[in-house]
Amino acid sequence: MSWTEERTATLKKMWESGATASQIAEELGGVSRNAVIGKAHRLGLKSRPSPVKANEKKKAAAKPAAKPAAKKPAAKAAPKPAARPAAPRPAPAPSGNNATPSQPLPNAGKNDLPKIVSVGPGGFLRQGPGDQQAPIPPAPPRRLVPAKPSPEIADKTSLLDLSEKVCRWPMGHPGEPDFHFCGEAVNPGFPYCVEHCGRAYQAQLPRGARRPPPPLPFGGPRVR
DNA sequence: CCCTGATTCGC
DNA sequence: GCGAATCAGG
Repeated sequence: MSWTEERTATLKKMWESGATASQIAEELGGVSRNAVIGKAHRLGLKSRPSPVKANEKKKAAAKPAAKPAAKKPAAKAAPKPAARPAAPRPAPAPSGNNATPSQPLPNAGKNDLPKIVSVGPGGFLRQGPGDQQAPIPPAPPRRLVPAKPSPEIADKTSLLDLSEKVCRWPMGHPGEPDFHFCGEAVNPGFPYCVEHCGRAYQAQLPRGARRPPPPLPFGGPRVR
């Protein structure tokens, strides 16, 4: 699997959105977590809340010269059976990872959470309706798009077309050739259009009068 | 153990 | 440029 414009853009978008390398790798498929991280670094984007690099001490005089290299050569003799043959079909498992629809109800109590930005199976962004990514004032009119992956979705809203102005509601399932996003004009202040806001933000009805089928994006677990 | 990202280095 | 192996912290 090679790093096409599409895949690189997806990586970039997801990485900047706070998705973990694992999630990105899973979404892209055919690449390992390491590949994603490596590529991310090569792209220049980096760091973000990294659990490891949390410590940033200034040890200018601590160990300036000590730089032992060569670490792997010996381990070749007894390699671990860690096989990562790259699954062609990631098959989004609803049980394990992937963004759980953490129903961001606008009026569901005080939302003290600093940022609710999770990435769904399609790489779409979930976020509380309140915080609409403040920055990004300069929205240069993107006349030319990097080239669509296929003519099937040429006129549909792809991951790359997502902005704060279009509805991010996923249409279809990730991985499908025609997977895309709603793309309608958003309900101002929300990540979705008016129609999909109605789907995303269900009013909490009194007990007993609940609507049984909570329509979630992707229509629930994939049946295959 | 699991997870995370960072880094190295052979390819 | 790529990514497995490895490292290192949570």
